[in-house]
Amino acid sequence: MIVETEAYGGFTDSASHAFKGITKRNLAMFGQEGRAYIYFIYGSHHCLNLVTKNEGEVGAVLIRAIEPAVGVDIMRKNRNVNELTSLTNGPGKLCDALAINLTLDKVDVTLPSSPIMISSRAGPERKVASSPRVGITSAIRRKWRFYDSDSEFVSRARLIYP
DNA sequence: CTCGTGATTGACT
DNA sequence: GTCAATCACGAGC
Repeated sequence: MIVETEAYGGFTDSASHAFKGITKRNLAMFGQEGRAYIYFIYGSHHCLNLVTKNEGEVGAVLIRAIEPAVGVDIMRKNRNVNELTSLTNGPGKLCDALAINLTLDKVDVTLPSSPIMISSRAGPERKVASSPRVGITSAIRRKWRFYDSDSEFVSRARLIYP
């Protein structure tokens, strides 16, 4: 279950990978909505985004943390970590746990036949808090990080308010 | 618990 | 050459 996300825009969002235009790496962001945008960062980590805009508009949502539900044993093996609350509480961690890499860039996440599928989920209402996005140096006034404030599975990234 | 630092690759100046 | 939408680990409190 997704418990933490960040929104990224296009040419008007200086923190977005799309801000400076199309490159081979960020091409998926300019493509079809409902696809994955996966990138490799800091020499050793992958991050998963969902493309959310179409037809001239550009936008994506970074998946920053999930709550493990099924396949916990596999995720523990992939991460070599036992502690449940630190298994998927970060964008790089969850990609490692779910074995997500660049070969899955641009896959359709709306199809059951896809290697990645994301769907809505029945359940109680959640409290959603917002804050500045993590790890960026511009557009820090925008509070475009959204997370379940009651979840134990959100990332523990340090946040600096102006 | 918080803080500082090294790892490691690809995209861009 | 610089830097990045990060993580693990160790020191110190």
